[in-house]
Amino acid sequence: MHPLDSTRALMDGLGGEADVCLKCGSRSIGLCAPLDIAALDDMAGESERHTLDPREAVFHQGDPARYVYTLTEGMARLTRVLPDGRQAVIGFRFAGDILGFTPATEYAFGAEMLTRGTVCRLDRRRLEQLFRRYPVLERRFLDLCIKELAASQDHILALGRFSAEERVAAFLVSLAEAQERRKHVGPVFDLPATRADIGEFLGLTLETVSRAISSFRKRGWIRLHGHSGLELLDRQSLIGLGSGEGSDAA
Amino acid sequence: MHPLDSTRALMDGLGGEADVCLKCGSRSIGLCAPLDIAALDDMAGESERHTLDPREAVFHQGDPARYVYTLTEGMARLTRVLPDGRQAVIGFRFAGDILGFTPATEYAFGAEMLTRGTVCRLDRRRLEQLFRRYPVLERRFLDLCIKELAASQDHILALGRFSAEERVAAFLVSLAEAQERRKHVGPVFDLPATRADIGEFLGLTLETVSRAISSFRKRGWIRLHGHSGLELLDRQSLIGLGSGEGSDAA
DNA sequence: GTTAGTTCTTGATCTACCTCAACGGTGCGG
DNA sequence: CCGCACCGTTGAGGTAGATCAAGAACTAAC
Repeated sequence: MHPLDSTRALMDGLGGEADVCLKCGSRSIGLCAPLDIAALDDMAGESERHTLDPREAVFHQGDPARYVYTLTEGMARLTRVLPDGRQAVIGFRFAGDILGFTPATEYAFGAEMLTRGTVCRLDRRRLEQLFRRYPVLERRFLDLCIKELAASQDHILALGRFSAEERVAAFLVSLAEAQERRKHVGPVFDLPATRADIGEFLGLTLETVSRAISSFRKRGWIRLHGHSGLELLDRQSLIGLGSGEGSDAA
Repeated sequence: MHPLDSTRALMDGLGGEADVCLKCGSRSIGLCAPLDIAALDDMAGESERHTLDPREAVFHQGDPARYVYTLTEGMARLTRVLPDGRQAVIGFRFAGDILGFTPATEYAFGAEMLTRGTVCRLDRRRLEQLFRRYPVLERRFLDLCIKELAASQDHILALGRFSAEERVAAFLVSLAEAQERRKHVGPVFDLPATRADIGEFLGLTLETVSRAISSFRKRGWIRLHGHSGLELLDRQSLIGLGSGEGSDAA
């Protein structure tokens, strides 16, 4: 059972339009966190929920940026394609994260689901109206944006200065932490990204990612459960490797 | 003569506290762009200007984040140090850019000048008050933040997928464009960053940066004027190389 | 349970970039 | 104008990770 489903079950039986928002598992992390019930009612009236299959696109790079999405369930990757066809994964997004918020007229990157999941779609002009009605919402966007900026800078640091194994270790730990922030229980985490996805995110080939993961497994740091189950047996070692505490530590 | 000085000269003779802001070369790009004279007067009353030497720090990584700075003159680099002493340059900043805006209690990175320059320092709590008085200011921050996020993603793409020469070409072009946006005139751009600075930004060694620059010079794409003068002779070729149009173009 | 497709693993070889090293140019202080 | 320190350039050799290739494990559909 997906952890978000329990929240939804608990909330059943409430009335009103804000219902779907109160029941929304993203509320604790996402955009709507600071809103009261009247405001949620507004949001719910303006937004549409959609279910998406694995590998299905939420939007494509270059599409007119008409909507802003909240990922309410599942995991997605953000990709960017270069003129010559090379592709990079810019980041991964989880339940509660916002997708496609930009002041530009077109999306600068595409977003594709890695798992089955749902998104909450809101017209961009409506969002601007809601900003005027609920200033706290705009502040919320600013805070989220700065947090994302900090995460991007961490990633720049990793891409520029970390070895292959350091990057993979940092990725596995951050994946686990993202799931724990979303109330994940149990020792086994979801790893819906393929080796190729991870490689495109970390600036490595899928073979190098595979070798790093195998190496961690042989050292007893992790255990794999099929292709998409990950258990961290020695998280401290992974954190040590993945946070830049090289041998010549200061 | 620095291009910003001409603006300042033109504005001489105006009265009032906002004087220093109206005369400020950063106004067209920076934080204060959308403010009227009364609001500028507020800002001017709350902010302090400082002059800094080359290699002097604006603030250090880990310092309590008490102030927000606008870089009004000169060029700075943002650096981050890893526990083991490895260092990376997260980005470069120019006149009009904002430094050190974060919701966290400490700066996540340090900022050091590359040239002599000036900053405009504003207490963070004052800024929050100004947000309440001039909501347009908060929106300005959000837009700038999103723009910076887009730039970070470009950089992630470059670090993850670009070869050494592609990264250096992209850097040189973006440096020139940053100076042109700031009303730079003439064919020779400032290159105050050393090969080591550029290397730490691009995830390369200084030798590799030097080899790439030499290679461009030998191809007739650029000309160097001393250690800090850069002329782009064939910008199209640099743009082509630096924007991911590899040989197998789509 | 069988099969077919996808994803992962592991090995061998290659290469872009790093590392180490020496030298040359630039610009500042006397 | 001269000397010194710093920065940049160039070369030779090493290595982490890419590339190419084969086979094994997982997943899902029948």
